[in-house]
Amino acid sequence: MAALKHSRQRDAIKYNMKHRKDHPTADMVYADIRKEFPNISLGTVYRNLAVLTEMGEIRKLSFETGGDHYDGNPLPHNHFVCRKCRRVFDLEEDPLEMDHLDPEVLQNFDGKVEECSITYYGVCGECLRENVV
Amino acid sequence: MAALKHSRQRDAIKYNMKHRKDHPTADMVYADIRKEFPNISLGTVYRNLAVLTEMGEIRKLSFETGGDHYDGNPLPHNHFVCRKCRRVFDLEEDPLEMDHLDPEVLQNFDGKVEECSITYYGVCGECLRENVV
DNA sequence: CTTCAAAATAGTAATTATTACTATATTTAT
DNA sequence: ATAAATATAGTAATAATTACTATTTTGAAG
Repeated sequence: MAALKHSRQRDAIKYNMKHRKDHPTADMVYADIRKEFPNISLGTVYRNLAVLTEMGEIRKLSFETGGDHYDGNPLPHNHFVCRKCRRVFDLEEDPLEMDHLDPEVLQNFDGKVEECSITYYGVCGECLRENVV
Repeated sequence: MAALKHSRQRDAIKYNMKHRKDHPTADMVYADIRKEFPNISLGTVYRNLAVLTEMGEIRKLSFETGGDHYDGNPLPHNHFVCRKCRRVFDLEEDPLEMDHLDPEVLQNFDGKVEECSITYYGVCGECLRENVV
C-alpha cells in the first residue's frame, strides 16, 4: 500500500506548512512554493496537502469562506474566522478536552465522538480598524 | 434595496428547511422541492437558500465534507459530523454561551468575537453498526 | 555505480459545487 | 387592469478540486 517516496516538492510543502502561522488555502501554498519550484503544478500541491493530511502531519479545515484551509498544527485546537477578510486565526486557548464535555450528552449520543473543536466567528482586529463602517 | 417579493418556490424551500431535522446540501433540498415543483432549477434553490440565510431564517454550515450544508435552525448550536457518511447531526447540548468562555482569552484576542459553536467529529451510530470493519 | 520497478511530477482535462446571465413569468402596488 | 420590480427556468460560466497520462525521480537491490 503506497510505499511513500521522498520528493523535494512534498518536503517543501511540509516545511512551508510547518513554518507558517496562518491557515492557507491550497493556492496560497502554491504561490509560496512556486518561488522555489517555479513549475510545480497546483495538482501536486493539492495531492501533497492531502497526503500530509492523511499522514496526520497537517490538518484540513473548512469554514463558510469558500475554499478549504490547511493548518500546520494537526492537533485539535480552536479557530477564529473573520467574516470580513475570511482569514482563519488560532485562538490562544486550551483545546476542548473530550473529558471536559458534558458526559451525559456524549453518552446519550448514538455514535462514537472522537474529537471536537470550537470555532469562533467575528471580525478580526485588522478588519475592525480598516473598515471604519 | 431589493424589496422582497413572495414566491411559491421560496416558500416551499423555507417550509422544507423548517420542517426537517437533518442538515441538507443544496441538491438534497432541490431533490425534495422537485416533487412539488418539478421544473424548479437548482440555481433557484441556491439563490433562495442564500436569501434565507441572509434573512437569518436558516444558516449555512461548512465542514470537511464536500458541499455546504444548510440548517433550518439559525441559532448557533453544536453539530456532530460523521466522517463515514458525512451527515451532520445536532447534538442535544446547550450551545456555548459567549459569557461561559474564558474571558481572558477573549479579551486578549485582537478582534470582535461575535459567536461560536462546537463541532464534534466521529462516526455516527448507523455507520458504526453498518460498517463492521 | 547501474538497473529498474514503484511512486511522484507537470501539465492538462474532467468533475463538482456554486454563481452569473438572460429572456420570460410572477408578484404587487397603484 | 397596468406596469415596474423581482423571481424564475434554463443555460452558461466560474471556482475549487480531483483525475489522467506521459515523463521524471526515487531508492532498493544487484
